[in-house]
Amino acid sequence: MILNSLNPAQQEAVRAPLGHQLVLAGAGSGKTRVLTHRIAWLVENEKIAPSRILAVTFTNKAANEMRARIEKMLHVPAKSMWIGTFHGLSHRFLRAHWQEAGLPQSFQILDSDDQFRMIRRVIHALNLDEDRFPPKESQWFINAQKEECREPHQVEVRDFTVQTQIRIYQAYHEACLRAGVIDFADLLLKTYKLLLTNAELRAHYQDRFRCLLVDEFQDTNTIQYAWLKLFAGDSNSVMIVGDDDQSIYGWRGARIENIQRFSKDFAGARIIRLEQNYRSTGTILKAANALISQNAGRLGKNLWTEGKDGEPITVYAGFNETDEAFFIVNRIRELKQKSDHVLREMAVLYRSNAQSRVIEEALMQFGIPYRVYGGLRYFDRQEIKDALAYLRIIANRSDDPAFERIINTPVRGIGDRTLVSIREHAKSHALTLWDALLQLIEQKHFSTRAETALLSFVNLINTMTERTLALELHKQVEYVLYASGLIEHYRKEKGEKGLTRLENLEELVNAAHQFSQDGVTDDMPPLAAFLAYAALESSDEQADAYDDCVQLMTLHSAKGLEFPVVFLAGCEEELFPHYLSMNDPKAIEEERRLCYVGVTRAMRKLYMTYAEVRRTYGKEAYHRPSRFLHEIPAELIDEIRFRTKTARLGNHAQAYSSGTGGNHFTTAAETQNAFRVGQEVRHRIFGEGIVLDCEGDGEDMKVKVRFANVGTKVLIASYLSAK
DNA sequence: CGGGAAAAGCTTTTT
DNA sequence: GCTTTTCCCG
Repeated sequence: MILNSLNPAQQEAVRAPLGHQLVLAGAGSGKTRVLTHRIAWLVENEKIAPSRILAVTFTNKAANEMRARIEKMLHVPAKSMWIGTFHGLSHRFLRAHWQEAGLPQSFQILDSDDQFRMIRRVIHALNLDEDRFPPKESQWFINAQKEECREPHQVEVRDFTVQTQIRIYQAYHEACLRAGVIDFADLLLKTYKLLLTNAELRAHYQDRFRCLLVDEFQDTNTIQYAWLKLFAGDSNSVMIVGDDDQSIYGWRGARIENIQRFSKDFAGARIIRLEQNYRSTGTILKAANALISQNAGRLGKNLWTEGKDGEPITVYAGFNETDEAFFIVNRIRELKQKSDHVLREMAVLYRSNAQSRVIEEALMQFGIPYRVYGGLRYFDRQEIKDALAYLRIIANRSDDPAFERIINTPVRGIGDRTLVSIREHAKSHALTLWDALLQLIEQKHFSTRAETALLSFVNLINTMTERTLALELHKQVEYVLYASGLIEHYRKEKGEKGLTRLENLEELVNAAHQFSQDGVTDDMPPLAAFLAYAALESSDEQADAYDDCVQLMTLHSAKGLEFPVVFLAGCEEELFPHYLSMNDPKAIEEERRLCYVGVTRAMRKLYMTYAEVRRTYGKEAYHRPSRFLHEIPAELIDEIRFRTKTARLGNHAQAYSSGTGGNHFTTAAETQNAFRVGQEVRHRIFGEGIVLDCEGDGEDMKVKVRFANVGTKVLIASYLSAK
């Protein structure tokens, strides 16, 4: 096997003898290459059978990528290898051992939306006040308990509130059992519990998997750690790869301590550091190192590069968020025109989604194509979930969440009253909604009108099931779309929205077709396999990634990606670090790691921008520049200001004045005279308008202008000229 | 049952 | 302030 392309540290990790290893892989240090090479090495040099390797990642994307790379390296399909997410692998395990796990063979997976609805229903059924016990909180509580491996009876009762939450957890647990559905956390928990209690199975799997590898280990939570330990047993080799400095998911249960714990629990673990960075310039790495060195209790790591220092980091102090957005957009235009940068090489990163709007508007005004990552995913769309709910009911009549969803969608005259009586009957007789419905019909419980509607529903589902039995998967889906009336229903929905929905539904037929062609259904019935795929594989729409678009996303979704040019927007106290993290030193450290992630996304050029005034939740707020800006050595920064009087970065300002190339906007500001209300003005982009209001004076002046074509906007005086 | 008015959010997200 | 969800009534 050729390892020439790897540096000494990478080679050390790849060729390490069997046994435990902790690879601390800095940003851009070639961590994925090490993982894939390691697996290939195990197969080729250590003669480990592919079926005895277990590799875990956090996202499907990472898992698919890893599998593809390994297949390319080994020139054989890696089908027998267990490569996947914690959830995906747990699912595979539970499908194989559904009986031992006490699940129906046709068990379905609940996504968080289904889970939410189900919990809300449980809260109502317990006659609890939704305002005192919001379903969101219960959902959070239940998931947190499951992530700590605690079943309802194992939760410590601290006070009345917790006691009630436990009741909700218990009732939800029973409802899931009855409906034959399990949520995401259950996939892990049930796998863990089964392995823990069933010695025979445990022995089998511990004997099978000789080598276990985990990517992004800093993101593991308590149950994932326990899960891994159980699969690993005492005699197998475990390699974990991670970076404590990139742990940004503490808020959803990730335990950064798991990395430290690993060295204790897995005896003789060797630590290998990957610190050579192949992504960023020296300047960017120096900034990142300085920033993260402010955090306490790190395992310690210093990124370096053989490459050049490159350009300084540009810090821009915007007047307000619109000004900030225009700065970014102007720079994007310049880069596009003057250099060879294409738009897709530029990314705008921000702390929270709400920030994207202003930037999008600015991009739109200049006609620059862009793409916002992290919107509603395909399988989460309403119309898709409707269609899937029909398929779920076909596969499993007891799927209550699916039943609730489609009983009156499209509307077929089954009202809330009818539904409530079905729910009550189900609850008092411990039945599924479907069975309760059948019983009530038999008992002649309903009015003639309701009964007709209900009977036609029951017939519809039964007919669908019979008719689709022999059909191929995509034909099955197609049949259901029409027979359910969903196509007709969304055709009636007027406007763009309805059209998109129809397109999405048609796409579902294609998706099913594609799915069955790709094969790999793991001896599950195709429909069940497809439903599981829809629940577990969130399918990020990479389809149009080839379009040349500026990339917009949150810092969280940027993890793992890289861009030649990065704009890090909104570098202000209260926004970044976020005000909800301000009082907790641990949370501040996580924010800092988030900043570190953002900085290390940049390959050649990094811009960091902030606004002095920002409108949030309807209020205008003045914020100081982010502390993270101060934590980056001044000599790495070139600050651009639209005015010269005061330094933006407070006490550290003097050092910044040595920067080159700044002051782009000074000339305009200095020659600017004050505007007065009623004056006619001109803006380079917005055209002509009338001054409605002025605030402040001189170059600091905020001017409200009503433009002839684009409406009313507040701008800084320096962007305006008298007509 | 649909549409409009009122009210409720409002940090980060994968599975 | 703006957008999404819920609620209420014709």
